[in-house]
Amino acid sequence: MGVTLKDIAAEAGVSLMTVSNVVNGKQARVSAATRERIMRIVKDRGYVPSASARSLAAKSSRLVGLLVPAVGESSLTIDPHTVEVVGMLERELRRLDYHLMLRGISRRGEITEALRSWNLDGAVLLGFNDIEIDRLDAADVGDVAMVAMDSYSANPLAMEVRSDDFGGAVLATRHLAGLGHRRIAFAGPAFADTGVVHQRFEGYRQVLEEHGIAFDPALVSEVETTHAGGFAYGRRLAAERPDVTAVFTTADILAIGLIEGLAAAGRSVPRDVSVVGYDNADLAALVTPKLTTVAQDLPGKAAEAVRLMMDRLAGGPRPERAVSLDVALIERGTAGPPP
Amino acid sequence: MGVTLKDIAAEAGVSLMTVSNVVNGKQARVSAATRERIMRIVKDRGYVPSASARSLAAKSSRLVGLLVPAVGESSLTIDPHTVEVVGMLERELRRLDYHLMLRGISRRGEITEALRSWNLDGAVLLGFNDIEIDRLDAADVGDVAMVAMDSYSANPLAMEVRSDDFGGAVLATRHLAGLGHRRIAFAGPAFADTGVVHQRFEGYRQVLEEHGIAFDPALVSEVETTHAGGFAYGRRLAAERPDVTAVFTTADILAIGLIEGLAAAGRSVPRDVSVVGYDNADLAALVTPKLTTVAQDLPGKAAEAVRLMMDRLAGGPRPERAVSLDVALIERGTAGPPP
DNA sequence: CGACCAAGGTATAGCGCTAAACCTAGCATG
DNA sequence: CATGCTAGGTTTAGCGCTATACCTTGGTCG
Repeated sequence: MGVTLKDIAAEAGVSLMTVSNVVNGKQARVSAATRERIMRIVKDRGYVPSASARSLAAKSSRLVGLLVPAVGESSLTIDPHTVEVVGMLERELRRLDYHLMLRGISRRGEITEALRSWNLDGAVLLGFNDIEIDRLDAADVGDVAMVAMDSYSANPLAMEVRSDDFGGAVLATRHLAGLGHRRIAFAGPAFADTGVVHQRFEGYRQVLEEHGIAFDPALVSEVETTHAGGFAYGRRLAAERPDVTAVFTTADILAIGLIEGLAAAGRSVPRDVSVVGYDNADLAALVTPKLTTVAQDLPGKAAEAVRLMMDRLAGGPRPERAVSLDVALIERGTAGPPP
Repeated sequence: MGVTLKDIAAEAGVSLMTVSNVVNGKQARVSAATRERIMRIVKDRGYVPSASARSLAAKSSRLVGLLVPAVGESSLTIDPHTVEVVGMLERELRRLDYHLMLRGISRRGEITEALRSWNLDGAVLLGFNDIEIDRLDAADVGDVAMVAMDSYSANPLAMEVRSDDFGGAVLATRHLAGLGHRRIAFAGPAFADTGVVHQRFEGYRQVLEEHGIAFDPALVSEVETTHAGGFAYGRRLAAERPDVTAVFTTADILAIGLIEGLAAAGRSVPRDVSVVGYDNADLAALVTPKLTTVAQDLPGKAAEAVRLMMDRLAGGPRPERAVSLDVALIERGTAGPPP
């Protein structure tokens, strides 16, 4: 097959270990002259170390898993705005000479399988709900450095990187309240298992309180995070609660559906109803009117995930268990004063 | 670390090879009773084979690389509608017990490095231009099964999976011509290196000829595939060529920018100008008016890529070198009769 | 001047697995 | 009865690398 350490060693007239030391930059043991000579040959022959052999012989595989839920036989649930995170993760890791293995998880147990099979040094969990993170146990995880994105678990086995969801909701709701709205609805997916939504809800609630607005449970709706879900909700809202003048939603796509649903029922955004989305997805700036929304620091998220992981792998003092990144309100065209 | 074949062998009182044969389902060599017994122990102890050891000992790594250009130090260039392909690829491969390694490529040479380092069985090249595929040489590729997506190279070292770009352009342009348009513009990125755009251009040109419309080079514009690119182009078009009543573009995002650019110049779509996009991106159905566009069979693309790769890995007769999938015109609201 | 030590290596023993060759009993066959 | 064959294993020899212990040579020091 390819060129091996042995080949290089033979050509250089040194032992295999000397070549290994040079290739791995262990300066101490080799004279500068020998090092130069070996490096020459390495370049000339196009030597590429075998990662499997390394992984087998050393403790470390320099491999990080990107684990994503894959429901049943269906596809990976990477939502579009997550792609950016994936790209950033790959870049950061490659810079540090780590590699990324993309793996869909469809059964409990597959996580362990993935970790052990490839002897992963670390893993990033993307899109799992809190319960799944809670359930991770030491036998599954071993000493793999795990980072869960956007979870709110207390499981010490996984570190966590997320945006300040509470703060984002506060920003959004305060913006609406500040514009003079009093009847502000909240729309998002079921939040039994997802701390993200729960946090946003709490942020929403706190701002109501702050502004002396009575919390009305009827204004909180469980809506699927899809265009259709938002659309149906919009029609329903227009019909049942014409008094509502603003809605804070947990996703842009939902917000866009909502706006169309409202329009279908003859209510215009932002004239009759104000809407704030979440995520600042690409399409938020492309719809008409442009969506006011909460933006997360996606590159920051990826960078923090990698930092936490590397800190843990470095074996020094344990890094923070959880990091929360700031968010920002992007004011565009869907939130205005109440009619 | 984990449980190894040796541990299982000791516990079952058989040789390590017997366990290996059972685990790998080589029926012939083991009695049913022994097999059952070993399987029990394997389950009980939670044995997971070490992929690195396998990869080292066997020829095959059961690993497929997903290679994506990463310009300079910046992020991966996975465009949003490609994500679906990635997800599908992962699913198909996992079903066949292969795994996906995500790798950004920023320098020539990194491809070889990736292939050799992880001893990849196959690789999918996503987003490289034709020239880069052309340049692949036997020393780089070895006998890795390579599939390039959306390229038009003649390099026998890579198989190719793409949509019928020529046919898609024919569909789109014929639709516009059929509605009665005679001054139809073409807008897309530079196509010196990208067969995809070139094919679409040829399809466009053929339909003009078909309909006896003289080809006017001034109606072909090189426009960047971004919202801003489309917007600028829209303004320019409205100002310079008010006679143009229809535009075929090579990307939805470009089309959306274009529509807004036209609007900014006081020209309305589809009343004054008809626009057809390409890709049927998610946002195509979310903008107002909804975009008429050409849809590709994304799941099909992933499935074909995997099929070609597996056929080649199976070592039987060489599979086709290139596969072209059908596309469909999605008629929505941006193409109508000329004013 | 013998003990000690650092610099610059080498030799050995695996990591966990597979491919391939080899063994052995038990039976059928000519 | 020698021969062959099959089922059901076992043994051996690595794959390419790293960790670790070891060796040698020439100085340094009390």
